Amino acid sequence: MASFDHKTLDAQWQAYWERERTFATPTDRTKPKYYVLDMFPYPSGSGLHVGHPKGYTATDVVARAKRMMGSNVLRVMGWDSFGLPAERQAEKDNIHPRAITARNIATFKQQLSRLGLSYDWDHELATSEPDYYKWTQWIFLKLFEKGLAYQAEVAVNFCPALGTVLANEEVKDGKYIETGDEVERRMMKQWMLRITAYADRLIDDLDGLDWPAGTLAMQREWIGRSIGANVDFAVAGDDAKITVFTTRPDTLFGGTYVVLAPEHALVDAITTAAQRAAVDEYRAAAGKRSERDRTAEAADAPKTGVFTGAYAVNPVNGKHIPIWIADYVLASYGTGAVFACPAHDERDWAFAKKFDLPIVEVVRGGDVDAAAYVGDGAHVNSEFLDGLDVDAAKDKVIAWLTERGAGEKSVRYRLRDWLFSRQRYWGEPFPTIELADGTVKVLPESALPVLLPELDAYKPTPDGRPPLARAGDWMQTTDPETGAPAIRETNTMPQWAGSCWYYLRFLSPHAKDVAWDPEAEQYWMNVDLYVGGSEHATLHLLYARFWHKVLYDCGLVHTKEPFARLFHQGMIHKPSFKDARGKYYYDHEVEQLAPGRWVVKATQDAVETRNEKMSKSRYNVVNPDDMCDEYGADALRLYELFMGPLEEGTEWATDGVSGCRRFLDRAWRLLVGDEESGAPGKVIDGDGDGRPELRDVERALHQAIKRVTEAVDNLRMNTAIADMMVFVNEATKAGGVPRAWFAAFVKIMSPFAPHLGEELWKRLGHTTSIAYAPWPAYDEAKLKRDTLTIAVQVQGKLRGTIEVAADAPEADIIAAAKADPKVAEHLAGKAIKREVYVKGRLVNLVV
RNA sequence: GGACGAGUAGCCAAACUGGUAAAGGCAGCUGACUUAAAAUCAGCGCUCCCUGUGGGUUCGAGUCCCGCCUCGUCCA
Repeated sequence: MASFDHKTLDAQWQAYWERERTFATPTDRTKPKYYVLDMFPYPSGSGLHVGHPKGYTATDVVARAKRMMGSNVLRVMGWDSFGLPAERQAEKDNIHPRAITARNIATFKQQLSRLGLSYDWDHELATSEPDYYKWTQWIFLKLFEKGLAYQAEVAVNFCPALGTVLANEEVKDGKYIETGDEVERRMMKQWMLRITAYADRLIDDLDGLDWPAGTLAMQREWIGRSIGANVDFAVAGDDAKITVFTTRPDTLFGGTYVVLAPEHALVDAITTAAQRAAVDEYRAAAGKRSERDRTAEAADAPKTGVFTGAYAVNPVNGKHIPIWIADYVLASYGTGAVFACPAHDERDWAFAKKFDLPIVEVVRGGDVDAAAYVGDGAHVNSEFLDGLDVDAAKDKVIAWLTERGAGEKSVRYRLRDWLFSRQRYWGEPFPTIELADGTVKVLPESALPVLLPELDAYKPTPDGRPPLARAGDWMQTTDPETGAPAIRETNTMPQWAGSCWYYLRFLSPHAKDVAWDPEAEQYWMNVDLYVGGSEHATLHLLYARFWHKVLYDCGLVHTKEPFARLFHQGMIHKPSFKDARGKYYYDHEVEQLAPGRWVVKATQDAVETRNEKMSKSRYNVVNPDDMCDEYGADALRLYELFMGPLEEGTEWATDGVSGCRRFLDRAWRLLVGDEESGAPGKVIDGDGDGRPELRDVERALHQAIKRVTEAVDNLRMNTAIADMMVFVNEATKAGGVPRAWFAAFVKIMSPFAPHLGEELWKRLGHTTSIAYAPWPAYDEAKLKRDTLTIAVQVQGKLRGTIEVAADAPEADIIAAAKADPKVAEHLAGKAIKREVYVKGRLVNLVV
């Protein structure tokens, strides 16, 4: 056969790796370690599509190459297996979520195993296993002990359709981001985690991380630290004082009015009789608008507000300025009150223009009559701040206020505490009980795990309590310390909980008495390379970092940050076909009539085509199983990485897989030849010395080794694969390939195409796996050419090229350039003003 | 509305700190082999004053700067 039989090879080598335990996690501690981690998946019911393995393949190439380079590699996979979809499915089919989850995991694992990924499956874990969630509960005890877990009656986002509470981050435009179900505000008693206590460290420790710049920025923005000051304004003719929070205390001299949130506690007390009616009317209207609507307004959106009739005293200059209420100021942010400096704040400027309030410039640099100036500049009209820039003026005015007891430095965050309860069944039960007197206490470690009870249904109770309230016997318990009757918590933890620390459990997933083995933690942490989608840029990564820091404070981990390097793989897109009613069709159900005109074959109804993220609901998925059947795992792996840069989204093209398959076939034929016709391969004995016709092959080999070696670090896999293709093309054209060169090529190819790699390695006469064969080195000298082609430009335009010896001196090259007939033509009759020579590349003659 | 990124051949893409634009793959074309086709092998670049568009800096710009258009992601 002119090509290899991928079905046999894939199965045979996968069986070999399993039998030989090739990828067992090393236990020696003598070699450098490398912990490469994929974001583990939620095992959904729809199985994998070709978008999932993109990141997994990239990390597998890194893992396999690092082993060959002499590192101990930790490479593991598991399941984020608690979650709502399984619970819903369970409700619908009346099957236990555990059974649904087990079935989904089996499908995922089966699909993944066909790709030949070098996971140590002995380290597999699932967050929904009692062995695992026992320790999730244990970490909750730590959080509680540190005062970081508390219960509070809070306004929560309640989703009636799901019967549960959602985190702020899961709600957008009043709807659950996953399903679009309506969400409403309700007061409920909930577990909260005090992530805000770690806000500063969560920002400051980002500095040392090798993460995508965009993700770092999003984390900073999410935490939203603003440094400013609280400033006290006395109310004229009253004992009351208004404390405002501002990030621009330096502009206090430009403050021309004060604005309170309509809900501010002082509004009633200070409103004058004359303004009472207008204020009351405005407050009633504001109460109906959502916080989102109130803050989302751009600077040019219409501003509303009402004067209270009262005046505040500006602490820096004693001036009396009017007090307004306006709904763009929120009671829940800062102090619910701001002072307005319209000259240097866009919202204040728009408000002042509308209500004809004075605008006083205090920072030079713009035209404050035309627009607010928010940039830096020298202060004016500001007495003791005059001449200072913004930063210096802030420091000085804060010191001045502090001295007089009129204000102090203050830091605010956008980040809120983490709402940590869900009214669901398929999640971790809280290890807490409530006693008859209402006190809540955590259970001792010896009482863990608190197992999920068996239920006959997974819906909330008819009176709206969480599903766990159906388990009456389970709920009724006793305090293990006193024997007093107690009631268990019926909320469960959110899905984020399990993924907050799985990278630690992976170190020693079978440990019985500890969450992880400290010795293993000392050796393997932190994660050297973490790869996953950018959709987790804020939530998962922020929550995991928070827990990690708490564990660090408990002395349980030795690194401040869990993930040293982070990389986001791009999404894979594919055209989808949707008719006017919004129904999707498979690509085999539609046909193209003309460019851009698609119809359903059966009905001839027009469909709209769009490149969309691959998903089962859009009917545009490609199943990796089909690719493995038709082209083999190696061709699929190669194509996943060859498509384009790893971080970019690209369009799937199954034809591209066949191109990668052709490359593998050509590599195969170099050694094996055509078994059917008996045509021999090209691999020859000897080292290639004295064969000048093989220099191109040798150079291509060293180039490929170099690029693949670099790709392991910078993850630029697509160009490395192109260079391996160049080597195979050169070798195919040449008279032969020395055996040692071909062996080196097989080594660098094997992380990408491990099944073929093992097979060719064996056929080269080796009896052990290529997985630990030493990585080949490249020789810079072998990359060089004997002669160089130099471009010759006249006035920056290409006029000819010359061939020169690689070691020719500059003067000779320039002389040769001038002598080139086409160049001479353009030089005729002109004086050369300047000669530019770029070493080894070009000559530019300026006339 | 703001921030960031991108726009290169029919398609996906490459080009190090500015230095011969288009490596590699797909599709296409020619030839060899074949009764024929597929596969394979050998070869071909359709763009051609040219990297979305208009300017600028420079001996030299896909790359740097400014404006505009389009698309994407995130934030509001």
